Amino acid sequence: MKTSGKNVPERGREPQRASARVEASLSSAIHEHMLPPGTKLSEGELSEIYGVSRTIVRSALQSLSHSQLVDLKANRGAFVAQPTVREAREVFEARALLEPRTAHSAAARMTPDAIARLERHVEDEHTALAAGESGRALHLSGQFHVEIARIADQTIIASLIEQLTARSSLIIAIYWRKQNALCEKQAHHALIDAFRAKNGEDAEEIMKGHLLDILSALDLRERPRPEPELKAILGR
Amino acid sequence: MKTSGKNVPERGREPQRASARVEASLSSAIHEHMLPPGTKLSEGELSEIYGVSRTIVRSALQSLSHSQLVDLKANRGAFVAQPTVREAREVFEARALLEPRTAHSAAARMTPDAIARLERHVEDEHTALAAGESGRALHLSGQFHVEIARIADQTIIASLIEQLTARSSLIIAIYWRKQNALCEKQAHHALIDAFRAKNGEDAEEIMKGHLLDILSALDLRERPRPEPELKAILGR
DNA sequence: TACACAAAGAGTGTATACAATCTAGAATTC
DNA sequence: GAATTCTAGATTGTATACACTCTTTGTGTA
Repeated sequence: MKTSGKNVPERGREPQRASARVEASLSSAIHEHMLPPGTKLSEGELSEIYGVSRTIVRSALQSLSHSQLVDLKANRGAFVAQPTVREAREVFEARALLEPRTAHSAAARMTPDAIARLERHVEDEHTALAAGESGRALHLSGQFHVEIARIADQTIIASLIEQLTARSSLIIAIYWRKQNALCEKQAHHALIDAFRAKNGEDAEEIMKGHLLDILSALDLRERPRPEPELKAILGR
Repeated sequence: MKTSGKNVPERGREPQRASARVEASLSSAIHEHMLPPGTKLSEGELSEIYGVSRTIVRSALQSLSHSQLVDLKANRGAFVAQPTVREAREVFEARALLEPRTAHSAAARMTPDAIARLERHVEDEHTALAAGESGRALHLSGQFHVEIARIADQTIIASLIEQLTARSSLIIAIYWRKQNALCEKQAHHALIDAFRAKNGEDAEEIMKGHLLDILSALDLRERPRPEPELKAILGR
């Protein structure tokens, strides 16, 4: 038999298992605001922490830079990304184009199973929030939006929204105005209600309003840039 | 003086110059259909061809896999991506959500300089087509769409569209029906006319129709999978 | 003859070593 | 005393070497 006892279960498709582990860990840490924006991510340090070689760390950092979560500067190293006010606005403009109509599509394809999955998402989010893990809650809240696109059977759009929600949660972690009460629960429940009724119009409108609510709950006036590129300007 | 003769010009921001070069070269080759979908991209071979180490090649391949241009399989290597019929549809659905309204925004912000840039794009595309470089023409045609998002002052959306057009040109290379006459020129000129008149409504409609035209010019019925995973099915 | 097993070969995954670049601190000069 | 240059340390960029996995081919047996 080919399937003798030696095969490790579910060691399937993803290339570079170790690198993916480091990437996931760093991604969590960034989203949960453990690593403040601008933090230097030294390759040597990380390789010691995770017990892997710098090769692996570099690979993970490169992936994260593609996700726009870290900023790679030539011969300088990797830094936790600092989304600007402008980027913050643009991310939500992009989401405003994609998500409402995707929610509309999702409503048409909604199944009891899909609704159950969405409800579990909200529940998990609530649990995380109650446990004080606001970073994790933020991440789950984003995944809720991704899940809607998946239900709409739009893999590509789902992956775009995944990128955007990842950046969003970083943006929220930086620019969120009121510390308490993520009013998300309200909107997410309203969305689920619309989905249950297969009411695409409502879902679309609720999603549109929901995104605007998040955007307006951000404090995007101040510019929290400590010193932009002082050296680059004065250095010449 | 700090600015003595030693500084190489424009050696600015991008990390890993060598890796970026390999990535660009491979990206071109894939877009221009030099490397057919499914082609194995062996690290050793590429490192010999480009005269760099496998480290660089790996880095480039990882980047390309993030752009969905190559498919990385664990312990198997890298292969030129083979977009499925379904992915093809989804890419154009995503573009349909993003581009028409972005064209609308662009019309409002249009300047003579921006129009000149768009016209040069079309011109370059025409030149490439006349020279028989249909792959390059395809790439330029995609860049035209990206440029519109840039003019609309939407960096994030522009980068999303860049991803989608990259995959689109791969899709077109595979599924395009009629070999000759990319009817793009027509639509692109019509778009420029609408932009010149700052007519957002028209631009939005033309873009919507343009994307539908491209989609309907694809032959998405046949499945050009030679042998998908013959072994995986028959091997057990 | 056909199937199963095994060994060799090829190719990817990872670690380490070396080279180039940048940063920071100390010494020297004006 | 301040500024600039030089030197040393640290960090990133790249190459190479080794380990592990998968594929393939050859051989033996039913």
